[in-house]
Amino acid sequence: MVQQRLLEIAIAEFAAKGLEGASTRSIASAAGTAMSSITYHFGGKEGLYLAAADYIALQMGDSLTLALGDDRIPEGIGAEAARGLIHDIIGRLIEKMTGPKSTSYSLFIMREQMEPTAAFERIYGGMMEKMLHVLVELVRIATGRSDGNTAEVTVITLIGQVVALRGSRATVLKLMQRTQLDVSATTVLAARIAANIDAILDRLIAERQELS
Amino acid sequence: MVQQRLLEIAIAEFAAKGLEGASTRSIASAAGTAMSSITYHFGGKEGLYLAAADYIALQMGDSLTLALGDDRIPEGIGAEAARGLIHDIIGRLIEKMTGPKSTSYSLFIMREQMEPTAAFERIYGGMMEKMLHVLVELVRIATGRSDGNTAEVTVITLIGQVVALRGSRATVLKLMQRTQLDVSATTVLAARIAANIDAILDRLIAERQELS
DNA sequence: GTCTATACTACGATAGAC
DNA sequence: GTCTATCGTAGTATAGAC
Repeated sequence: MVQQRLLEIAIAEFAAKGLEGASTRSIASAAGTAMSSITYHFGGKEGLYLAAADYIALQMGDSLTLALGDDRIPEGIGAEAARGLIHDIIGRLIEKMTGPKSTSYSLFIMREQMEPTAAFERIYGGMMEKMLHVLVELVRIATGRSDGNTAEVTVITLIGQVVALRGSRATVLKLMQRTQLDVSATTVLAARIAANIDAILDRLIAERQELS
Repeated sequence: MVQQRLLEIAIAEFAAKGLEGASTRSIASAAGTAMSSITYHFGGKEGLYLAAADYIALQMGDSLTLALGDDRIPEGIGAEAARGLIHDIIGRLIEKMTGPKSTSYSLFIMREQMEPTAAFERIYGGMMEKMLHVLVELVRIATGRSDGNTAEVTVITLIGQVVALRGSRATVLKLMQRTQLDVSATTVLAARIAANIDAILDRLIAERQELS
């Protein structure tokens, strides 16, 4: 399938060099076809970029929502169970962000985060939105905090720790004195983040009890 | 000063569109000069990019190391004082990352983090390295943890929360239901991050006592 | 030092052959 | 459907006028 090949190579190119930096010619040549194929199949560079975003949303969404089985939070779930689900989802996110397979996906999304285009809405609406709101609700259940936007802010700091693994990759490697994030390094980081999550949630609960 | 004007406009352009996306013609024209001035003063686009990196390292370094007065950690500092310094430095980092003035600087650095070029070494060596190692040492002092690379990993998760404010800006805005990060939103986020820092450091201390 | 003019390359889009 | 050929545009670099 030419379209499939074009899409996958395009994602890698867009992730590495950005929309402007990537060239349709080199993408097409890497896919073993002519540049005009992109025009034919996707309508042009812009269309290819948007199709890449949809493809990413699909791939990432599939594996992330697996944590819930369904996309819905189980009825009447307890604080402990909610905390467990938070760990599940964040754990999967870490795998996604550090896994070699989805390097391009993560970079593509990070670029869109920094300078959102129409592609961001597709990725956000297709996948992130669900995951984030599930996390917010789980934090509410796990901590009993519904004041202001405490839960939202907490989720931001939780995923921030994960996103940094990719977004500040160069600094992470320097600090860990590695040239790449191998399994052992990832394990250590994941364990620390998990411990941080518990520490943060516990603190939120303690704050709540002080408030009342 | 033509060079100064060129540099500042170049940083904004590079930050917004990346190295490939920015154009020397538009940078020069925005600076009210001819494109060949860039060749004359900086040797070309690449040289301008590296000069921009040096400029950023200088500007950011100046204000960040202010937290310490000197670049050195005071002799015989206690755990509580170390924790206070951690809060100081992270607080300044938040100001830097969210402040409107340094938007371009942050974006420029984030791009280099994702896809490091020669410019990254200049920024990292000139400013970040010192700050990060100071933070690692402060975490060691504040928690009494010198096992493995616990301190390094912790610092990664701490700054990750801050970096996300810029690196995942689009998602942060969606979750906070804002169109921009105003002072009130930043205040809430900064307070949460500060609380998280205490929670994480306390957890590290508790773990240490379990270990012994 | 700064600008104009020009050379050269690479890009994306498109038309047309097959 | 896929490729070749070509067009117009925009990029960087460079030489030379002032």
